[in-house]
Formats: sequence, C-alpha cells, structure tokens
Amino acid sequence: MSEEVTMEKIVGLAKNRGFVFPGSEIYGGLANTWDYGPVGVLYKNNVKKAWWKKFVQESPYNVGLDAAILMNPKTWEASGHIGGFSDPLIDCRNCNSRFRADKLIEGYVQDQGMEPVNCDGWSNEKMESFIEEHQIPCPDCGKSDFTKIRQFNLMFKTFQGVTEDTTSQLYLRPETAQGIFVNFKNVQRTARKKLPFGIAQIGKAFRNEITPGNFTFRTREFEQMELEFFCRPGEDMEWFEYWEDFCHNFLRSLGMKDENLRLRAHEKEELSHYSSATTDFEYKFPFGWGELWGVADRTNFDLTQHTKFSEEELTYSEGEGKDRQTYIPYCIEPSVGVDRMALAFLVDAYDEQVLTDAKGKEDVRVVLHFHPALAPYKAAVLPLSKKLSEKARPIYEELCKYFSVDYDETGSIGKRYRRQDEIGTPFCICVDFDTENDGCVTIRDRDSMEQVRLPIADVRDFLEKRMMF
RNA sequence: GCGGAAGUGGCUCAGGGGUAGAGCAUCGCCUUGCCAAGGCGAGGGUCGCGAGUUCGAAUCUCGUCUUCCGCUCCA
Repeated sequence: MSEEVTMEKIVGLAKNRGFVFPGSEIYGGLANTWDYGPVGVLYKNNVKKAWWKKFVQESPYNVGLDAAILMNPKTWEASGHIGGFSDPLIDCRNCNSRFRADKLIEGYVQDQGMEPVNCDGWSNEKMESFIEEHQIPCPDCGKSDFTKIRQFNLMFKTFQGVTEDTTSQLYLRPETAQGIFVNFKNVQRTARKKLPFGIAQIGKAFRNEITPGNFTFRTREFEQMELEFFCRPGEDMEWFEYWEDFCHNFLRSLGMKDENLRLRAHEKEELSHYSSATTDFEYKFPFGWGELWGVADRTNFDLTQHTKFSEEELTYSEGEGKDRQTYIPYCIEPSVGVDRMALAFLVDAYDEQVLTDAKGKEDVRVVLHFHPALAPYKAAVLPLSKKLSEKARPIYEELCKYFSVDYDETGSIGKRYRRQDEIGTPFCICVDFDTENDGCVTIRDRDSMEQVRLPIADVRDFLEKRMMF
C-alpha cells in the first residue's frame, strides 16, 4: 500500500497543508514551539471534541471543569512539584552524558551490593561529595569526572502583579490535575455527584522538559486531557481496569490501528511518587514507541496532601446512622496529551498510494484516512466547473451551519480531490451539470474513491451519520 | 549544555568571487469537464546575521544566531 512514514514527511505535510507551523517563524523561530494552522486547529479541536464527547457528554459518571492555569503556589508544595520534581542533574565531563545525580548514586550503590540508600532529602553538596568520595564512574564511559550538580526545576516561573519580588512568584501549572483536586468539594457539591464520579478537564500545561523534541510529541507547552475519577478505597483496581478498557476502546473506535498500539504496565521502581499502579498506552511513532496515554492509580495521595496543606477536609461521606462512613476517595487518572494524540492519529492516518493512470504513468497519492469525526473538514463542495458556482455555493453555505466544510472551485476536479485527500476530507460533494435537473450531487468517498449520487437534501444526514463513533 | 546536519523565492534544491536560477506551488485569463501537473501571462529572493579579505562577496575567512536530529523519559 504505501511507503514508510517518516517524521520528515509528516512535518512537511503539516507545514504545507496548514496543520502545524514552526512557532515564531519570522523571528527565526523558537525551539520546540509549534502553531496549529487553519486545518490543524480544526483537527486538534476535533480530537478534543471526541474525547469530551466520550468522557463527559456520554458519560453517566463524569462532569467537566476548566480551572485556571495560575494557582496558589501552595498547590505545588502539596502536590510534590516543588521539591520533589526538581531534578538534580549532573554531566560527565568526559563523554557529556547527563544523569540525575540521585539515580546515579542509587544505581551505583545497588550495583556494588552496598546498603541501599535513598537520596530524597539529600542536599546537592551531600550528593556531590558522595559521588566524589566513592569515585562513582560514569555509566557510559567509565570515567569519574562530573560537573557540579545543577538543579533543574521543571516548572515555569512567572510573576503576578507588576513587581518581580518573591512574594508574587507563581508557576504555570505543570499538569491540569491539581486544578481538579482543589475543586473536588465544589464540584461534588454543585453537581450533587455520588461516588464513583469523575471530573474531566482539557487545558494547557507547561514543563521545562530537559529533552523536548520529536515535533509536537514533547513540547514545553502542551495541552492535556485528564480525568480524575474518584471511587471508594478498595474499589480502585476495578475502576483502573474499567478506564484502561475505556481508553483502549476510544482509540479503536476512532480507527487507530491495533498494531501501532501497545499497553505497558509500569514496574514498581518506575512508578511515580503518587501512584500505586500505572499503565501506559504507547503508540508506534516513526521515531519509535512513545507514551500516549497514562492510566494511573493515584490512590488518595492528592486529596490527602491537599487536606494536609490546606487544612480543608477533602472527604466523602455516605450511609446513615451508625453505618455512616467518611473517607478520602481513591482516584484513577487517565491522562493524555492532546498534541500527542493528534500526532498519533495523524501518523496513523498517513498513507501514500501509488496510482497508475491510463498511460501507465505512476503517481503518488498522499491521503490521510482520518475518521470523519476527526477530519478537519467533513466534506468539500466542488463544482465540476466554475460555471456551476451559483449552484454549488448554497450547498456549501447550508452545510457549514452544521460542521466544517471546505469549498474549492480552482483547477481541475482531480487536483481538488487530491488536495482534499491530503488534508483527510472524507467526502467530496461534486456539483455537476446534471445537478440542476435532478437535484442530486455526487459524493466521492476518500478511501474507496467510489461515488454515490444523492439528493442535496439528504447530504447533511449522510455526513452526520458517518461522523458518529 | 554536548555532539551531528543545515540555513538561497511558499516548498524541494542547484549554482558558486563580478551584484541570482530550476521544478513544484500561488494568482489571472483561456481551455478541459469526475480523479493532479494543457496554453499564455504575472507576482515573489538585498542567497540567516555581523565583521574581515578584495576594485567587487550570495560565493573565501572568522564570528554569531537559528532550526532540525541524537543524549533515562512518562501527557
């Protein structure tokens, strides 16, 4: 069917067809920032809409939220992002490899069969002298010649108000989840939700990643779609599996190929400080397998922490009389990056077909096989000739009241079909010289390239049915 | 930060000391009329930036900036 998909081709197509442009390009760019163009924003919004539809609109359990990016800094003390997420980095002077000093020490101690140590709470000086004292070798080159430790905090700092003193220092949120936890009581009370229930949110988050890259896969500014699902203690594993399946079905129902997807449960050592179990959905990108969706059992860690730091009781009560129970709910978190998901579906949809025309000439047709729900444009209205503009315009004007539709009357009809193929428009509506007489248009299917004749009045229904998933 | 590659019209690139080229794309007109590139025409670049060498630099030298790819990461 097709040639190999490379990131080069994806990035090229993205830029050429208006999906994604390099950020701040006229000023020479800004590393790892990307702007979604006219087609890209439609597509990305559709990814978000699809998620919202399944996780909120159609869910009997979940409600939505849109919390602020700027939060009281205490939030980050409670969540462990101040302190815990500040990585002590150290470089090997000999081979320039970079390590986390704590991991380096812990790994060395383990290899040597020494008494295990836990570097949490160690000062940088203590770690430096430990490395020096034991002449810990670089795992890559074997020499022991390290730079000083540099503290790397992944949170972006900024200031509220006009003065840049420390009392007004704030952080851009490194994850959307905390906005949900701090609103637990507000949401539970106003939505009158009983356990189990979830709070879903789509929003931007910011992280000073050490190593960004791979196009929109890892950027310092990104958008998350997170669900925090609260349940009774002891029922968490049950719900963990439920949401794992739910996410899997979501991806499949939008046509993601199973061979490009795999699930991986985290080993104990690799679990985050807040989690008792985590499963990653990994997608096979052209640059290798990369994490797409993380489903984590966050236990009652977050609500417990916020209870401690805020001195607000973040508990849930049920039952009456002597059966009344009060507890801190457990939390299952399926968390996915919008940009990653958009990239994954884009890669998944990408296809190059070699067509041979009547003269035997070969020609490559690039086509994006997006599910209609994700496609930037659901259809394109194409008059066979410019003479048919008057007949075609009203069809376009009517359809775009309901969903995004493109209109194009330049060049030959075949060329216009190709253009639509490249942006993944599932259906082309061709207005021809018979339309005036029979009130019908020809609908051309992107994937099969087959055509059906349909009365104009039926087109909207035809398209809407196919957008369902 | 480190290493590698690269910066010439929107894209892909060629050229190479005398002041810019191609193909594609775009736009207009004509033509065609169901799966791209038929005809005619048009617009668009101080060759990343700065300095040096030179009568003269996009072309040589030095510096600098930026991007892309790779370096234990988790959305």
